[in-house]
Amino acid sequence: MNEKCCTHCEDEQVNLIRKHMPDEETLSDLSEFFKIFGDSTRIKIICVLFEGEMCVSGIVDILEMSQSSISHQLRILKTQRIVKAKKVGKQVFYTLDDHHIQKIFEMGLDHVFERR
Amino acid sequence: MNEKCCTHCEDEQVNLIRKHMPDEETLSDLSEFFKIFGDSTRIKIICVLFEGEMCVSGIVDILEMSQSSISHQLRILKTQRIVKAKKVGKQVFYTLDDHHIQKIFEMGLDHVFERR
DNA sequence: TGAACATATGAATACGTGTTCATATATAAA
DNA sequence: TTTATATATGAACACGTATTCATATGTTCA
Repeated sequence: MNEKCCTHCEDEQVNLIRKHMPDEETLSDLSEFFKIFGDSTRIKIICVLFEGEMCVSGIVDILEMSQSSISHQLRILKTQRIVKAKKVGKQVFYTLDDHHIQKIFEMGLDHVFERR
Repeated sequence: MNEKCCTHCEDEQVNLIRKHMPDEETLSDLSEFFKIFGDSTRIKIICVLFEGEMCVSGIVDILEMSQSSISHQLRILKTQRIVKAKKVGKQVFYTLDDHHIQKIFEMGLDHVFERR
């Protein structure tokens, strides 16, 4: 490690801040969680599901994207437990499975609009 | 477009949901915003800055990462107006520049802890 | 049973991005 | 002015990931 470069960088301060931080694994999980919202296809799917449950072909129609692409992204969202799947006959209906999402989404929108 | 596949996928419903959704550009901005939190180095830097302003070498010391890597990520955070830079002599002090971040961060943590 | 339909999935590809390395810039100290 | 220090930055590289294409799976209906 370097020598102290300033009052903020003294070893005591460094150790204190390290102590205040969530552990490595938590921060890694956190970035994995946010990574989900870092793709516009997934954002759009989530946005559709804010309106209620929807089958795969419905999402495909609304977003005008390939069925395969939507399906791959739904798998990711399901794995991360952001959405839930319910099979009805040939169809699979998806719904949101996380109550934080709406609020996180809204705050993101606030940020985006403020910066215009 | 496909024929209707279910009550949820009728054209009227499709159009209604499309109308409710933010426009393409907004959703793209939104995913760009969340992408920032989708990297654990940036998450860590933000976490350090929750404690207050900090110079680059301070962040380097705390996170035990290369100066170049931190500097590159700080540039991204600055471009996205997540952090602000203040030059004092040879040093550059960074602070958070967005009041949404803390709450978004907390909600992300809630999610992470609930899923354990 | 066979045809049509809805969804899922593996492989290939193309693209984006984080880190490293080398080096530039800028400021302070000698 | 030279030297040391703090930070920034371009290029190269390695790695991850979103989409497409082809195809598999599973379900309904004739």
